[in-house]
Amino acid sequence: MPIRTRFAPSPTGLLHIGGVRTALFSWLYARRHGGKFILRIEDTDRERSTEEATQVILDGMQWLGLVHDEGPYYQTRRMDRYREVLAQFLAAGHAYRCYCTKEELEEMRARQMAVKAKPRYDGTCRHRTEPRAGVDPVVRFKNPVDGNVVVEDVIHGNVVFDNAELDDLIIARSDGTPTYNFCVVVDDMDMQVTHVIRGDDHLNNTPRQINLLRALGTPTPVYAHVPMILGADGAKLSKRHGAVSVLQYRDEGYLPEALLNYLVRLGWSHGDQEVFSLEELQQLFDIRDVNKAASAFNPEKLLWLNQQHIMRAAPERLAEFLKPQLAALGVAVTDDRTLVAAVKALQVRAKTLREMAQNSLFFFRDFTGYDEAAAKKILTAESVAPLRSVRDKLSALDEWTAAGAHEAVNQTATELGIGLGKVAQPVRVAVVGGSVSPPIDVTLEVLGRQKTLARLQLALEYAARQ
RNA sequence: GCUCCCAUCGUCUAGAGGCCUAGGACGGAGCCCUCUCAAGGCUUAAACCGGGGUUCGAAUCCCCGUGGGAGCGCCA
Repeated sequence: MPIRTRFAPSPTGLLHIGGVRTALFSWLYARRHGGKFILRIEDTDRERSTEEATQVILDGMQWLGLVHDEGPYYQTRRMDRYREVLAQFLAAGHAYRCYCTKEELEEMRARQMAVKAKPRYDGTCRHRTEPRAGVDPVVRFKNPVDGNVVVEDVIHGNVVFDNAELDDLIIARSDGTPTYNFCVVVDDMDMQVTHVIRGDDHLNNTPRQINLLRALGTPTPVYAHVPMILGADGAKLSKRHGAVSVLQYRDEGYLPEALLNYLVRLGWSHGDQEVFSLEELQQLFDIRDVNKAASAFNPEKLLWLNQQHIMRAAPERLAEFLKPQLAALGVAVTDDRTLVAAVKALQVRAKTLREMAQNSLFFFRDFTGYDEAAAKKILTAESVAPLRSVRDKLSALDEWTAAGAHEAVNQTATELGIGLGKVAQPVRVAVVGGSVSPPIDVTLEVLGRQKTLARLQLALEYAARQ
């Protein structure tokens, strides 16, 4: 039987890294086994579902490359099907109409809590035959009263639930609309989902769903309940760290493969390997190897992985990602060759694309002033001689290359009998405005003759005044 | 409260009874390389939640605590 997995988010909040990780696991598992990955939007809660959230899910999945093979299915478009199964349930005696009011249910819960019992429906309407006037009934599933349900979970092993702990859950509201657990079960059946991979906050729902599936007379899928992601402080994931739209990571300059690499390593490992390409993951990942314990989100490791992936990425591809980052800083790049050259120069020294954009600014536009500390320390009267020498040698260059620039700097140092730093640093501050940049020779090459010479001239004048 | 889940360095993890003097990675400290910043290399501090068993032997198996998490909704 072909493997079929699904990701079934509800568009009630933003797609964040917790959701992305379960999506990733489902996607990888399907890929690994040549199966299909289905996207299903669980939007039955019309009150809280939003267009915006749906769009974030779609855009986020696309940015990450977690492409679905089927869907997206929308539960709101499957209402007829749910009603059909609902009618079957009622007809077969698997479900019944319950006329208890919300107020009555609340009272019941309060009473149960008062005696330290687990709040649950007592089955009052189970055997009711007559409707109650003035009450629109809900539909409840007739859960087995005894015996137990064993969830065979590939991550947690067998988890046993007594049916006595479960109650008759509502599968349709008084307005006739179906509820979550019911829709999920019908969908998973109809879509022939073979592996349900989801957060372990759903583990407690699973026995109910299994009972529903049994009533439907359909086989149960394989379950894998993956542990949750905690915030960096070990508490619940919050806005402060990670519970933001995944698209924010894109905007902050993270590479999709870096985020995915980070998330897959939360609860999964392969020997001592830390950096994985998407191709490797598709070959190596197995849901069976995922840990049981929740793990804390560590932004610093994500940052490190992002840098690792930036170092390994194709410069041309990075250049495309860099454009919007530069645009956000007010720079519209038209010269792709220079952009790619800048990327290559900065590739090993940027943790994010945003940082790369910031550090490449001087290639594309003139800076307004020198970094104060750097200028004070480096563009001194002492720097006039080396700056002048480098400028002269550079202007005499026939071909503008890194090798030529290298020679100019080295020869200057030799001729003046000073260290390389005494030459390179003034030049650096002169052309970039601060004391940090890629190696000075490649910096000059990428910057080009015109800008280099002009900026050296300005620095020379500045230094002469010191 | 009840039910379920979980528990190795600060964090992510390796570890499926002897290979553990508990390994790797991020982060920290130090050194090397070096024109700056990175990258890279080397070194270093840092953990088996507690208590009972089982066993010749336990981080690994069992039980009990403790701590954390989830669920208990006409939310998903």
